Amino acid sequence: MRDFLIVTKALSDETRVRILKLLEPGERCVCELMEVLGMGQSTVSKHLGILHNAGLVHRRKEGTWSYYRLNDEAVNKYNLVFRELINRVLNGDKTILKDLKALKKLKSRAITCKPVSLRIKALTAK
Amino acid sequence: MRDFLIVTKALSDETRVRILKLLEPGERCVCELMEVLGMGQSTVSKHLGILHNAGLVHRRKEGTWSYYRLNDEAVNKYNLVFRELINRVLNGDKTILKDLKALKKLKSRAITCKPVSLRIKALTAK
DNA sequence: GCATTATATCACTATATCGTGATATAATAA
DNA sequence: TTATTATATCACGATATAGTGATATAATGC
Repeated sequence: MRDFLIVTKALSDETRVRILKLLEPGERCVCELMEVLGMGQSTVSKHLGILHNAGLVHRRKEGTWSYYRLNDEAVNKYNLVFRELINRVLNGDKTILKDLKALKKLKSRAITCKPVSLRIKALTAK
Repeated sequence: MRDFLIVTKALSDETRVRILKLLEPGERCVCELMEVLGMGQSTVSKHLGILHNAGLVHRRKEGTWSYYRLNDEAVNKYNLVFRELINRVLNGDKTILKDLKALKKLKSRAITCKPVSLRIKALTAK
């Protein structure tokens, strides 16, 4: 029950659903999500913490950056069930489509990120 | 997105999940759920309202009674998807098992419900 | 060393939600 | 009619949550 509620609570917020759909194409750092969502760094970081706690996203640290992606491993009874559900759902949603479009535009801007070593990694990663 | 969040918010509360699982065996009135949940009438009624608004339960009025059951019709894009998910899930959960056991004991007590005409219907219904 | 950067966490306010008791509604029972 | 019943809704207090700005952390770049 506990795990179930942690996951459903994580899914019951619009910002967090937007984040999950933004992560579908692949790994993102916090600053990219901030840009697309138009929200403060602490807000985005907090939401990612909640999603991470629910086992819905995976965090990878590299230098000062944190890269988040959808999690493929079962860390509780329900995270994978809901991860698959999310994938099937909301693909035609207005907000989600707009977010993904904004994300694509950002890709060309990854070059403005620092420091240089990571800047290059960010560009070559995908 | 709106519908998705209405449904996930409905699912992200322990009391409402307990109610959904209590309705799996069949139709129940508010007073039976109050008894099992050990909560006030207004509380249970409010939760049922939220579940109904999310399309997860169906309401049938008969006399002064309201009978609730799991909803099998699509009233929005997501209610059936999540209804099926709920069915598959939490069947071994401690709280849920205890609730279902308490519900069974109640059945023999349906006779204490009034008024008489409905009392009989409640007994013969299942 | 020091400045800068990206992120996490803390302290805070505004808002939402849970559970309750009281009231309103609507049907039955006398 | 009047009393009783089951439920829905309202008003309230307590708690939880979203978003923010400030601070803490930890790594990079000089």
